[in-house]
Amino acid sequence: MIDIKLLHKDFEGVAQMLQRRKVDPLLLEELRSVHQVYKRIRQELESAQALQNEKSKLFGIYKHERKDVAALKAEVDANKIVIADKQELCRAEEEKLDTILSAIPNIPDEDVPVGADEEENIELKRVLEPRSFDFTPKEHWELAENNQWISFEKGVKLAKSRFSVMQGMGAKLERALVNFMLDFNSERGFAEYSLPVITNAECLMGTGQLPKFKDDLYRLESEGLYLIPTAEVPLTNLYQDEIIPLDQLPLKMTAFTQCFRKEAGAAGRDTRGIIRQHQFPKVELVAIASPEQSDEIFTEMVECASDMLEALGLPFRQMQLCTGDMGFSAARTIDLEVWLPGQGCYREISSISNTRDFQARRAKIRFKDGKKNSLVHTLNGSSLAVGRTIVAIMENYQNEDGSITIPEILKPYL
RNA sequence: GGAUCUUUGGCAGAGUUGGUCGAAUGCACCGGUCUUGAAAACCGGCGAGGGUUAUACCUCCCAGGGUUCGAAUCCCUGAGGGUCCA
Repeated sequence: MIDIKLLHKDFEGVAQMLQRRKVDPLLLEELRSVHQVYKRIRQELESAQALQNEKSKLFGIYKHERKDVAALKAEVDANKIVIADKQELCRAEEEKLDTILSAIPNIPDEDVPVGADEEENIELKRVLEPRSFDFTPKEHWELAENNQWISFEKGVKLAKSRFSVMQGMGAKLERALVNFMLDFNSERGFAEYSLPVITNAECLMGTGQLPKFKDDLYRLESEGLYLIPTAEVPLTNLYQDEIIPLDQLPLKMTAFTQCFRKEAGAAGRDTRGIIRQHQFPKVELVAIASPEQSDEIFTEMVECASDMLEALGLPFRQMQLCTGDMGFSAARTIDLEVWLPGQGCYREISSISNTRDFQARRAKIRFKDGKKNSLVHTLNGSSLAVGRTIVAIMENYQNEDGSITIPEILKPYL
């Protein structure tokens, strides 16, 4: 949620920055006027309430003095109706406000490149030279079937398309990777958690998945709860509605969870293999930081995920996302794209974002700095999607006979 | 699943014959005096959100509804926790 006070203070500036994200200035204009109406009605409501409080106190006094209260009661009864009216109006305006506010994405950082889509992302650097093959490298689904690491049919049999079953060495590799990643992150000061993969609507509101992206979420109808699309949701919401002493910041956390997405907008894309699944394992990084710390922590998180790829010997590049490709809550995002020789291209394997105070405002995560409370900055990043890491290992470590070499660094985990 | 009790500020814990209670007290915390420094002692401050230049003022005592001129206090529903019975 953006800062509505900032909108009043610097309308042109906010409108200009949000236009980079294709937010119609007319919507902001509407937001501003709805908020003004809301404030006006609320003031009227509050003065009616003040009157009511004042008169009600008189009752006690009158009674004590055995005075007649009939006139007072009539007055107060009339005012009661006014209050109820204003309250109704107020609620309606508030609802309008909320609807608009929850549709507006975060303001991008000043230096985020302006662009329409992923074509305009900027490559920051490449790490590790892709290996050259003296045979035609295969794609991961072919390797997966040859080695019987993954069964796509069994996944469909158990659930439906975009589900798969890891088996044998594939299953072991997945387990090894999870342990490797969690250890790696722990060593860098990220505290490990094991979390519910089902959360309530408040959590999803807090991190910005609801209400705008409800179509991509699995909902448990009978309970009114949701399967998480990423561990960012429960990790960030651990501190929902809390005030954290400044000396406890930054909070650095990591967790492994399964993630669940309907992939509503992705019909027909990546239908083969395990690049895009409805359920997928992921190790996540989340940090809660003061505004002063947040840039430094962001860099730390990018490095953490990058170094992990390097440790696994997987060539990758860092991409600074342009305004058109960033997620709803992000102010800045760097994606890590791993080289897939089978596909002959770089594919996203990690995405690290600083949401600044955008999530913190909704989730009410604050820190105490001396006397006053301020909003924290929240950051999140995949410390690699596990499934895609397996894909990358398969394709980069494949041999001519179709077998796959296990990266040295994972051997202790197998 | 049934019965019963319970849910208050960072924590502990008063307040439940409805009125001046956003809320005693203790601890924790912050500032000060004292001290070479620290501890102890003493003095002062100390819930959150909105609003205001700042006050005033409004809202919040698990959540949502209701009774009442007026509710932390009474009633209903739901959620969490405890105990007992199945």
